[in-house]
Amino acid sequence: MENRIEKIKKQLHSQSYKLTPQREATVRVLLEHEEDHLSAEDVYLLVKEKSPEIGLATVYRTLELLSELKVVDKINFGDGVSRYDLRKEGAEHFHHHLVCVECGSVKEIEEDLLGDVEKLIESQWEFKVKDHRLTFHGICKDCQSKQQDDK
Amino acid sequence: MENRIEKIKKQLHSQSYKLTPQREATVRVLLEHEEDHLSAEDVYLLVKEKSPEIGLATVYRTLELLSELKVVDKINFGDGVSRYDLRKEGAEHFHHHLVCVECGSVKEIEEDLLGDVEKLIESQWEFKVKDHRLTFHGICKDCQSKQQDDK
DNA sequence: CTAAATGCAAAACGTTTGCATATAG
DNA sequence: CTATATGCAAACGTTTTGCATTTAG
Repeated sequence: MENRIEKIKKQLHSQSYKLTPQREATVRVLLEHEEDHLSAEDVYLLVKEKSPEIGLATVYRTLELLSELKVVDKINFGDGVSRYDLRKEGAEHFHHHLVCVECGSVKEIEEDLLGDVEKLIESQWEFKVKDHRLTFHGICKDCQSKQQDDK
Repeated sequence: MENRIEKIKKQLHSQSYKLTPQREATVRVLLEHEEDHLSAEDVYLLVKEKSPEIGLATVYRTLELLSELKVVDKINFGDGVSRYDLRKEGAEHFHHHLVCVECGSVKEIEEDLLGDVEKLIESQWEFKVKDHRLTFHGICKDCQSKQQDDK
């Protein structure tokens, strides 16, 4: 934890950005909710619990900055809100998501399943892949068994 | 073309929706721009050329309806706008996209590249896949050669 | 004839911006 | 000390909504 903050601090300084208390507090919230997919508002409310002075605009600015630094990924699941997802340490690519259309739960998949597909894209379409977004929509394990019960 | 409109008409009627002139005009615009990724505003302006009385709200309502019927897919490439993409006839899954981070161009890929990956998801994560979204971010053929030239 | 759909304007929503003030480095 | 960052409120662009009116079936 302190480790990763230290690292982010260096990334910031290397581009003459400052690690302000607000930014640190924001990063801490993201680290504490690594599994979640928080909206800017969510982050704002959580940061506010410990640092009540922070403004929503600062949270937006911080999230955008972290996005540039590839510390977080900005995603959109189709509701009108952007969500921010911390990248795993050293992860080259964005991870995948399983979105349940019944209950709305979102599960993360770390494995990179697209190695072969990317090779195909690069050779067949001559497109140099930098990153990807992959989301499956379907029915999660829990909701599948719930549907069984209904019958 | 008339074919597909007829089909959509039946889909609408089967759920006691009406095929109004505005809806038909909207569908026609989508059919004429199958390769594009139009925003609601884009669609509105195009429909307006032929049916000037239409209102923006109607276009939004129509696009949402078509989305429910799985006639179009709503996508979001990260700019703050939703875009609407007609499904190919009989396509079970949403097609894929190659977004160029240099020039912003978007290319569609019809092939379903995810067959194996979906099988893996279903067996290993016990998640029943209904649909997917796959977008690659990278550098398109044209921008690659442009970068060569710069050197 | 009536439930469903429309157009319009107003409202709501998430997000961004301008600016005077504060502060990390 | 100064460039960078902040909080606030106002502005922004997209999308949704309420409502009186029209219309497809």
